Amino acid sequence: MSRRSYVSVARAEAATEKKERVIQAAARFLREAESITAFSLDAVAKAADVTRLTVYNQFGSRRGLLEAVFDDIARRGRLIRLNEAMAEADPRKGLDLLITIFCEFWGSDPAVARLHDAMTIDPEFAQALLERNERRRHSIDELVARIAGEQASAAARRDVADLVFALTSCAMFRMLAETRPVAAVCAIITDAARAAIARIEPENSDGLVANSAP
Amino acid sequence: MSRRSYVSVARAEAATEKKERVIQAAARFLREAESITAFSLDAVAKAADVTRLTVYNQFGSRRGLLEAVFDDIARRGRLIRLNEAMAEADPRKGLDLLITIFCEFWGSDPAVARLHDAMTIDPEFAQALLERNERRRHSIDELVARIAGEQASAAARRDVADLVFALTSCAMFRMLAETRPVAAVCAIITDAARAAIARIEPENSDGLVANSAP
DNA sequence: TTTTCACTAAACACGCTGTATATCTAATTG
DNA sequence: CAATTAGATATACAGCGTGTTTAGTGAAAA
Repeated sequence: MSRRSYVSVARAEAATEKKERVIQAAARFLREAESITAFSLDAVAKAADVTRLTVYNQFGSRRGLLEAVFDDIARRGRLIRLNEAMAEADPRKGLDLLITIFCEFWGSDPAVARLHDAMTIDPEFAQALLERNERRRHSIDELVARIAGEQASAAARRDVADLVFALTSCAMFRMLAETRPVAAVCAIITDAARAAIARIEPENSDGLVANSAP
Repeated sequence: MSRRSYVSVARAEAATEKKERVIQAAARFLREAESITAFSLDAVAKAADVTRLTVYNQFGSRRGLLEAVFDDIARRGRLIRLNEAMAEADPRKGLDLLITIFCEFWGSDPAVARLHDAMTIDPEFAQALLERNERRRHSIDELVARIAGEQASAAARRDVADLVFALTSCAMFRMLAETRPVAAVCAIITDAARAAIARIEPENSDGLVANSAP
């Protein structure tokens, strides 16, 4: 009841060290597991030489741990370069760079794919990852807006932005990356995205690319 | 031990009728569930007014039931039109039709999305669905081969075929279908696929679409 | 010396899959 | 008609997972 103040440096450091150990163990587990089902807190805790309850104390839940792992991977994923892409004078070059950045990110750690899988079994975790994709979403919207000519309708711009968003998604990357290196996937997606934006560019608005209307 | 012969028509009919009822209940459940996690044999059995054990007797396992549901949806999905698409004299028109067919199929039943989700938690079920996608794979390969000009390298053809395969996937459809009707999704994917195959068409092989090389 | 924090240990409730055993029922067969 | 049979049922169990509770431990900080 006396609530004496207590600020421990040593214990806090030990705690964050242990927390980091759990995150790394979880990432390793995700990398090696063939299915997200195999990812259990019991196994992770054992691998990190920690009690399962400690994981709960540190991360709150299974979802909390997964989010922490994703954020850890994202931190190393050189996503900061997005600023570079947005600062590019030519928005076409900016889009090219954005595509490269995300291809390299999706391919940077096999655990990313498993985390992506976790979205399908946990709606709240899916929401969390969706929010972390908002920056990609906005960046693409902005680049498309900067590229688009006057004649391009709002609907056309939205269609192009959505297509580019889908092309630069983790799901798309995984489908193409099964049989080829990251650079090759990046080239394919870049070509597809360029073809898409060609339709709303001011220069060649007159059907350089075939229109779907019969 | 006497093994007297016993061929019951009425009982067999009642069994298949019950089996159908279970499949429909499972499909309804998948449609309404917000996550594949909510799909439990217990709930399905209860909804179908059947014991959980009956489900096991009929389908062997959870996976077996899911496969049965998918096959049931596929049967109604007018995928037979694929023959029509492949019989088309102009392979470009064939590809357009293929895209339409699959867009309509992916959009035909919300349960399809949930079944797609089930792939991520059950590797063996994923394998089963992958095999069911082989026909799409081969059809696209053939159409691309028929469209491709002499000058197109094998690698370029493979890249285009893989891209079209990814564009016509369930995952791609779902990403684009969140905010627009099926027909609009179909138009976007058709445009993207046309732009992709333009690169290997015999007529305009000289960079009508920008190349990714700097 | 006492308080405080992070961690541990051991259990619990709950839900899921998959399997085993015994029983019931109604159609079929001799 | 009476024995047989396939299918369904009722009930229980083992195993594994999440998430919570309760009590206890060890060491840094006050």
